Parts: sequence; structure tokens; C-alpha cells
Amino acid sequence: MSEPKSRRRRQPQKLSERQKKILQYIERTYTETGYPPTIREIGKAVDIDSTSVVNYNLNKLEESGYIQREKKVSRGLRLLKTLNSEPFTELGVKLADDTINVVNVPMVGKIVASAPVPVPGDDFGMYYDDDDVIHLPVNLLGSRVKDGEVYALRVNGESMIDALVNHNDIVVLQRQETANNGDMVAVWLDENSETTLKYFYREGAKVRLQPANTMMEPIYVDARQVHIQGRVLAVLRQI
Amino acid sequence: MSEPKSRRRRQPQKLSERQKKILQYIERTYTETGYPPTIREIGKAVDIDSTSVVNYNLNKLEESGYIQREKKVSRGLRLLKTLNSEPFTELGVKLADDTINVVNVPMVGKIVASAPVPVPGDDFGMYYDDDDVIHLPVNLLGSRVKDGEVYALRVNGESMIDALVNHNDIVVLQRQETANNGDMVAVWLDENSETTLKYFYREGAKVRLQPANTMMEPIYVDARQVHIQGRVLAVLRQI
DNA sequence: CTTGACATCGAACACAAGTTCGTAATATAA
DNA sequence: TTATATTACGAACTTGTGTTCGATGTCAAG
Repeated sequence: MSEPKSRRRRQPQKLSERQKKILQYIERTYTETGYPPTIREIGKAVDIDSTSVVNYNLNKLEESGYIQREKKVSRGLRLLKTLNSEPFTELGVKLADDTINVVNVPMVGKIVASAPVPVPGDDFGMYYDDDDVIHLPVNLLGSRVKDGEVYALRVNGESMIDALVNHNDIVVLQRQETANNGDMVAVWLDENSETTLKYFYREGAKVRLQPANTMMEPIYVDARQVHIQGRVLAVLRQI
Repeated sequence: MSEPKSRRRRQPQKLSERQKKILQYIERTYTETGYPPTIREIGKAVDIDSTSVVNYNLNKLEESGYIQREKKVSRGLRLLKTLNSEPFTELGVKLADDTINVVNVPMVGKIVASAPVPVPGDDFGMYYDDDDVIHLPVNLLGSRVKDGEVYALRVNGESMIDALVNHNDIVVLQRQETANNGDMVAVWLDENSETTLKYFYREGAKVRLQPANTMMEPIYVDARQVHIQGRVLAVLRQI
């Protein structure tokens, strides 16, 4: 209403601590969830009880040109720029600030003690159901990912417990038939007619299979009856 | 029961015209506005009067792996892939450049039996060194990520073996001081002066702490001497 | 001590937006 | 046909979420 003096137009003014935290929170949740947070979500994150205070500060942020708001629209805000880095592309569209290389690992079945490991066939690169794909950052698998012959299995049963692997865990495997000492592998043992996960050590004509659980004793088997099904790259457990 | 041979997984399914239009509309508005549309907005755009029909088709799209939805959240959906850009076509390991929503989880320290869990301070959402951050796809943590108060710890020592957690494993935690029955939590026990990972069950004035390893017996402790340090969301092991 | 701009708070309010459910139309199979 | 699953409809219903507003607190200028 009343403009006493020549008030500075929308100026980038210095942001308060609160506003900075809000901005960061928006940025983080946006990249994580794919959509902006609500006023109340922001409030909870930044420790503000009153929605109106959040609203107030959001308006400040808009005046300073950091965000843009859509009236009456739930989650109706977009990031225009972030704190230090200007580069939030034009219409708030771009996500991850750093491009993360993601590996798409198909879930091809279950691993049980009583059967050999299911291995994807030649149709590997072909189709697999999209809901059965795990997206994993490459760095989680290390650079040991070879030729795209990586797949995942859901563990069924409690039989892998000596590998510290639980029922329902996910084992990420690299398809291969040989192994180096120290590799963790999925092997099929003729003698016991079972699949098991063990650390692999070649010792002459024998193979020492060492459980991950150091409490447990290794087993020694004839190298000829050890059939390597794949090398274990990672184990995931969602609680 | 009455499925003789159709072992086809749930839904390879081609999308209906409607679903394609919906998908395109989501993509368009998302890039335009920076946030996803509501059910009613979609309905109006695709000429569907009933919100439940839109809802129905959104669920179909989720089943087919095109989108991901967050229950009860306005605009709570994110695009996983679009119509023409079939991200997952090639080899199993294909660097996906499609946008996957990634949670940046800071590695804040080590978890050992002999000390309480390190918890990040109030500067949580702030900056952390890039090399100490794990990038995890949201869907790996489920949507149980609450407030972004998620952090990771590297396990030190073999003391968590009854939780089937090994030395050097990574435990992803959500900061919280309470738990529901069945949650896996990191707790500090006064009596033993140690941190341990267990499934949590409240039983009157006592708490039953159940090891993940079903071979092992639960322990019962007075509720007052149980201090929950966080809820375990996932365990990762790189071999 | 007042004054007033600025930031904060809490609570009530109104509408936005997801969910549910009974029903009907349309397919597909037996 | 008759049965069964899929898709569609619309109208409540519940909850999510932005908005408004009066009251309070702070702090520096008058």
C-alpha cells in the first residue's frame, strides 16, 4: 500500500539462515522425490511450526528470485537457482546436480540352495520386465562390472546364512565361470547338490570354499565338482 | 491354482492409448511446470471425467514401470521412463541417462559395538564432501525415507554378525528415536554398553530384541535402558 | 518510551487432491 | 449363452495443503 521511500525493487538481498536451509531442503527433496515439498514438509524439516512462517519465507525467496511459486497449487514451486551454483537450468527441470551413472540390473529370479543359479540366457540384453530392474549407482558395484553381464537374484530361504546373506536379500552377480582367489562366488556343488555363496580359493587340485562368517569352517572340495555360477558383486538388504 | 503354464510375469502389457496420452501429458507438464500434475489435471487433459479412472490408469502405468507413485501425496508421482526413450533396451548394464531420483546419503562415520551410533548434527541438510556420499536410488530405500534424515555408517568389526552384518558393510539409517514393532533398529544398551542391530518389539515394559539371524535367541531388556539410535533402512555389502 | 518495519507464531479456514465404492459397460474365455 | 476379468464411470468421503489473520516478539530509529 504505502511506499514510504524508494524501496529497492526485488533485490537478491541476503538470505537468512532459515531461507538458506529452506532452499537447500527444497533442492534436496526435489532431486530425491521428483516433486517439490509442501509448506508443512518444509516446516518440519527446517524446524518451523507455523505454516505461515514458511509461507512468509517462501515469498521472500521468490522475491529474491530463487524460486517461483504458483498460487493455490499444492507443491507449486520451482527452483530457479541454488545457493552457490547459479546453474539450475531455466525452468527448474533438471534434476541431479551431478550425473550419476546408473547400472540397470535385471532381477532374473531367485537363488535357492537346492538349485543351480538361474542365469539369464542369450536374450540377456533383451527384454526383462521393467519392474524387475534395480537401478544401482556404478560406484556401488565398483569398476568390476565387466560386460554388462550383471544380474540380480533374490535369495530364497535361510540357507545362505553362513555367507551372512538372509532370506530376501538381493545378490548382484556377474556372470562368469572362473574365479580368482578371494572372489566371492556362487557355486554349485555336485556332491551336495546345492548352490552356495563362498569365498573362492584354489589350492592345488582342491578348492577351499570359505564362508563369509568367520565363525564357520571352510570346506574343501575337489576342483572338478565345483561349478562357478557367477561372481558376487554386492549384497543388498532392504529392511 | 488354475494357471497351467502361463508363467509370464505380471505385465509385459502394451499401453493403451489412454495410458500413452497420460504419460505424454505428465512428461509435458512436468518439464513445463517443474512438478507433476494432479489426477484431475490429467483427467481434464486426457478427457476423462472420473478421477478414479485416471487413478486406475496411473496404477497401470506404475505396474508397467513407467511411473512411480507416492500414496496420499498430492502430485506424488515421478516419471521413470518415457514412451520413445526406452532407457533399458540395451545390455543389462547400460549407463542410463534417464533421470532416476537419487537420494544422497552422507557417510557420517563408523558403527562399532562399543560406542553409540554417530548421528549427523543439525547441519544435516547442509554440505557434505562428495566423496563421502552414497548415491542411492530412492526405490532402493522405498518411500520410507522420511525427512531426508538418512545417513550411512560403515560397520567396523564383526560384532554385528548376529544381524547378518559383516565388517565393512554399509548400514543405511534413518535418524529417529522411536520405533514400531518389527523395525530393525540400531540401539544402545546401557547394561551392556554397546550398540547393536536388532529387530524391535515392544512387550509391555520390556523390549524384545530379535537378531536377524533366526538361529540366535532374542534378548529381553528393560525398555528404559534401550536407546534407539536410528532405524535401519538397508544394508549394503560390496564384495 | 513510543513507533513501526520485520519476523514469528498458532489456529481457523477453504479449497485442492487422493481414495473408496457401488455400478455399469466392454471385452475375453468357456 | 454364461461366466469372469478388465476398464470405465461418478459420486461421496477423507486428508492434504495453501491462505488468512490477529497476536506476539524484536530491534533499531525517533
